Amino acid sequence: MQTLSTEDYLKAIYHVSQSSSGAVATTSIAKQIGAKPSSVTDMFKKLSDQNLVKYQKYQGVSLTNEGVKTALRIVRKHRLWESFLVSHLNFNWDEVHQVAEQLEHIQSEKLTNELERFLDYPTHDPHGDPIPNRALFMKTYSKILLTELPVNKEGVCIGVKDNSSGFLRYLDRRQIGIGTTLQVLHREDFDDSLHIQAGKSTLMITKKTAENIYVKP
Amino acid sequence: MQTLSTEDYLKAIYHVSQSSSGAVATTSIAKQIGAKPSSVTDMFKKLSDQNLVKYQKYQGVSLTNEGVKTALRIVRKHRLWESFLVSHLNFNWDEVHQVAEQLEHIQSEKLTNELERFLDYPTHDPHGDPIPNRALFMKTYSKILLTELPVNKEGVCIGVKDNSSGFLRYLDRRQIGIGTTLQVLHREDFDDSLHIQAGKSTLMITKKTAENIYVKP
DNA sequence: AAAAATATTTAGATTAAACTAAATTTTTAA
DNA sequence: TTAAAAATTTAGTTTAATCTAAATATTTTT
Repeated sequence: MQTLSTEDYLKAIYHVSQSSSGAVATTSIAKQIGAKPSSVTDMFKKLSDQNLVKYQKYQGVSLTNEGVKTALRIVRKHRLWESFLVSHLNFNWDEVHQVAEQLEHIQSEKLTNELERFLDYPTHDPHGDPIPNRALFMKTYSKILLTELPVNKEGVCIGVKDNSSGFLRYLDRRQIGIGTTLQVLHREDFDDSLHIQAGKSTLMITKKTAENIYVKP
Repeated sequence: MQTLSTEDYLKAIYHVSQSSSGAVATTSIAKQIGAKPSSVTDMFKKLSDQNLVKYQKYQGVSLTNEGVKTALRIVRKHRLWESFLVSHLNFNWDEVHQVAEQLEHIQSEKLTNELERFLDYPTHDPHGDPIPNRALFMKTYSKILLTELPVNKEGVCIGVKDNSSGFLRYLDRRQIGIGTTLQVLHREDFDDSLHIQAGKSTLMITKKTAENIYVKP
């Protein structure tokens, strides 16, 4: 049986490996988890003993098939709970993360599957991230960053890269959310800032903001 | 901040102190928690340092006001989650305990209060136990054991003393549940067994069964 | 290609929660 | 009211997850 902590590490390894190629480095997990690299090394060894990761000294880790499955089971629970909090318990999309971090560790297959049924088999969570189904399969539809959307072409916001509540609240203030229609009106060469149409209003956003918003063209 | 384990101990102390008078003995908690008495002593000291219990060597513990509050907050969460599992996630009343044991430790006041609102402020859980409200107050209406119900007087089943899934499934098979109308038709002097009317059917139950069923006359 | 910087691992210590075995206190019974 | 039994505590150990500091390996820069 897994302790909470090994689950946290597996999830972190999964997320880091999604947003970069090759093996996952000790330091990247240390940053993600908020632990010292030496603690991460210890855990890499433990996970390796359990055949959840492939580990070679000084070369980082990669998840085994079993490790991916375990990680996806946690991601599934995390995203289902986030969906529930927003759809039924009046949570805002910037408030759900911390609570879902706890709920994702609850062990009960029946609970997870019944929650999924109760929510009517959602495919995406409140941040636009796909929810693995019972077979741990998820549809990842093609998406591009707002920085890559050609000028004057319309797109729909379908997700965010940065899930921090600071960024999400900022988007709320700008009235940008999942489903908002976006269009780049002008790209400023000087500082890469963008003039955009967001729903009915026009506004200016920085490059940094734009590269944390996913759109479907 | 409390660890999971101190919460478990506080809840155990609360429950034991409800069903007996005076201080709570080390052994009774050891049995309840499934730990060795020496571990319980260690925890008693820790809880005492945090002013959650009053502890005197060899004399057991009693909860302080703060300790009672903390215990009631956990009981509140436990019973709200049990209610949710039964009312919305197709759990049977004998299946909820283990999962609620995990869910009761989730830390988020907003979650608890929103769950309560979502359930429309339930006053009792699926086993008939009262749910503390936001102010940690609960109505404990007067109830008697089925063994104390006078012969030929009608009563309604409003709870059970033994919450084990074995007993609950036994009651399911006998078609006895919360709300079932019960009436003692005959008390057998020889072995204290009871002939009862339960809803539309008559059946025989042992003394042991009867003294685990609460009724409202 | 050597030196410097960075990343990673090892060794040893710490903390919380448990344990066993032995010692002590309290309770029960003769 | 002692002796025996039961309950409780103490002392010392274990385990999992962390840490710091030192050692080692890898990568980058000159």
